[in-house]
Amino acid sequence: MLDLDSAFSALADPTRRAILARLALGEATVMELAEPFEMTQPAVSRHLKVLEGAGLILRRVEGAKRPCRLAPQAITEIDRWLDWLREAMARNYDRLDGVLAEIENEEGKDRS
Amino acid sequence: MLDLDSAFSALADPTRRAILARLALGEATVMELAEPFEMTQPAVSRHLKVLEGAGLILRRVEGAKRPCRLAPQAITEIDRWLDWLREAMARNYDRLDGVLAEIENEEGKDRS
DNA sequence: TCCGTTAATAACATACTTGTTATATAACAA
DNA sequence: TTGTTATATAACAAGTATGTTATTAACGGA
Repeated sequence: MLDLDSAFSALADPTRRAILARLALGEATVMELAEPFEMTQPAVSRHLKVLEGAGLILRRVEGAKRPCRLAPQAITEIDRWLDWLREAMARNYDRLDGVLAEIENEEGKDRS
Repeated sequence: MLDLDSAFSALADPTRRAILARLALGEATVMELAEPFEMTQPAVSRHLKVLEGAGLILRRVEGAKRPCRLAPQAITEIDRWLDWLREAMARNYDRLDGVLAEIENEEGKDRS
């Protein structure tokens, strides 16, 4: 099961998003994933641990290597929360259409 | 402009997601948002600052109050990244269909 | 003007994150 | 067996997050 706290938290780091982007192209080992970053192997290993803990990647053992790949359904589950939020928002927007449009006009002059 | 680091980071906190969920139902003031939480007002104020900094909410001034509401487009922009990732994944999955299916069989026996 | 309400900020404690280096473990190859 | 490769873990430092209390500022009403 994927929990949103650790999933969003994992996605908050640019290195981890880059790792996911790389994995979207296919499996890769730790060293392969570490190579493009100016970062030591232990640091990458820990990012992978975070991603695995968040349910975003899966790993297998292949000799001394531990190839990683994306856990496709995780992304779907994150989307579910965003979808829900977006829909609640849309319903509310429909309902308050005029009010919000009016507020929209005041925008910008009161940003802190 | 919304940056993914701060957006995902903002979403990683359950209090902040609850605040967004509340705001999906319509505007609310700081006190209204703070009420359901066992947390002081300054703590909630800071969560709101994080959400605003991430571009997820907008605020206006209404006398002593500062009603908050969702910034609808922020969610959309987050989706864009997820969509991109999902599509890269899907393309790759199509390509490596057989290989991944085989890997799938080994799943579970090598989780650390 | 004086008071109560709404909200922000400052100062602080605690805990988490993320990187480093050094070291350990496991598999492979010679 | 011995060295090399692939990866994990431990210990530590520095920076960041998140909550608290105390205080301040701004507005609206009596």
